[in-house]
Amino acid sequence: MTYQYEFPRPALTVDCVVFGLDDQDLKVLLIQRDLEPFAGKWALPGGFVHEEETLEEAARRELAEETGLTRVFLEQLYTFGDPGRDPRERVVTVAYYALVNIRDHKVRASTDARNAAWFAVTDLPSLAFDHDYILETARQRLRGKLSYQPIGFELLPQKFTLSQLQRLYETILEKPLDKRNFRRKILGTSLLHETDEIEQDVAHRAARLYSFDEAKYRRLAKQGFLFEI
Amino acid sequence: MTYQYEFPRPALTVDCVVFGLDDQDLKVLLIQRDLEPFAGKWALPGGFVHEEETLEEAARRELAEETGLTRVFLEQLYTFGDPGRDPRERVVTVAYYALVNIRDHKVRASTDARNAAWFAVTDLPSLAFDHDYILETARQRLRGKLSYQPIGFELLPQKFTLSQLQRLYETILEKPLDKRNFRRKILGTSLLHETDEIEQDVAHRAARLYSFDEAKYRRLAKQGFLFEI
DNA sequence: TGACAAAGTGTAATAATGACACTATACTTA
DNA sequence: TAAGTATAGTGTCATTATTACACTTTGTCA
Repeated sequence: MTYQYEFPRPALTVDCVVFGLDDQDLKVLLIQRDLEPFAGKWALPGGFVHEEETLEEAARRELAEETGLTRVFLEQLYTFGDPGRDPRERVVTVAYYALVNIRDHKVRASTDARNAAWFAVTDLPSLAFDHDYILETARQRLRGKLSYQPIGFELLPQKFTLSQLQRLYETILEKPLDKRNFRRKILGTSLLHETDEIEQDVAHRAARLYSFDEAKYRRLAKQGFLFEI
Repeated sequence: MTYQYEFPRPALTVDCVVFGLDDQDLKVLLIQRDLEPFAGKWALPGGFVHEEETLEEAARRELAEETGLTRVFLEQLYTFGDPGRDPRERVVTVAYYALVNIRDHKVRASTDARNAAWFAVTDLPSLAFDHDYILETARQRLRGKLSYQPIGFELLPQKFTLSQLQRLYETILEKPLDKRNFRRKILGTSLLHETDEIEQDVAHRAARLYSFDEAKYRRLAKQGFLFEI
């Protein structure tokens, strides 16, 4: 069976830039292509949009199929559609970016037997299609967004230390921050809840653990407040 | 001749939210549909993406064809693709928003004989498809963007008074601003060039005209500075 | 028990913001 | 031609936010 149209139609795909954080680096999840074009090259997870799903549903489905990730923070990034970005035919892709906590979200060997692996954003292979460009766009968006919306928490475990949070900001913004000023600012938002737990198994004084008060954030966000670091 | 594909493909369109400013209001340019569905209803200008053009080129072409506008500030907004947003079949649309100066850019009667008209955003008719929602998304983006990027100048004539600029900010941000604080802030960016001209034909003291120093803005933007009102 | 590694804490100088009201200028009209 | 009117243009002070900066505390490990 085939589908016929009066005018040519570009194919429509979604691609996901999945950011994760380990102790050192901001990382991105890539999959290795097994088919031409670009067979063997690393690429963003993604695929065709099905007939009866929203664009976001398509992104979540592809992410689950190719990497096993579910229930992640996901937001539309930008739509890339230059003719020629795919050598076979015209393909327009709606790119999303996702933030996940690497520890909680184990990436399983992909269902369709493709390799999936985390790469530090500072040490990326060259990617298939225009995925380098999409990835760079996502990094910029993340940097911009982090400065005025508390999205970074998605990258950390549910309970985290202030030092971890500061490292996250420093990693994404690519600049060092003053410890005391950072703490004053971030605690000043009163979006953090101080738990009565401390870090375990560290070879030095253990830090207090905090959690992000998402309910409070949503309440404040509704009233149109501004968060800024 | 028809085009055949193995899987169904959504149609791909672009739509433009064109903002303009007159003395009183923020306005949006709409066109009246002459075909079903929604014949007679007002809608955003837009149309199908052709085979050999980029998405932005498609948006500019449609804008020119339907409204006569060319050389406007144009930026991608968001991609809307829920199944069912078009009652006929699946249509995914990449929305753009444009900023134009109403006086300089005369909207001509559209080539395909459809009505085109400016509507105050505070007094809009109900629109075809999900265009109300797209328009609301564009308003939010404009509000957000205006606060930290000097895009407002696109809406004014090349030379303008500080009061006009302040009215623009007040209109878009939907809140009054203090005259002296506004002037201090905006002049403090040193992105305005004080011309040696003044307003003409006003029934009161004439204000000095300023122009936006775009070259300087681009220089600063490259160095990653932040503009904020 | 001493060395270590990171946690945790305060202050003072400077800069940015917000609130606030009058004078100057140019045209209009009586 | 003087009074009226409509908008332009201007400065200060109190408050708040930001920046720069260094030592003590706590727990682990050798």
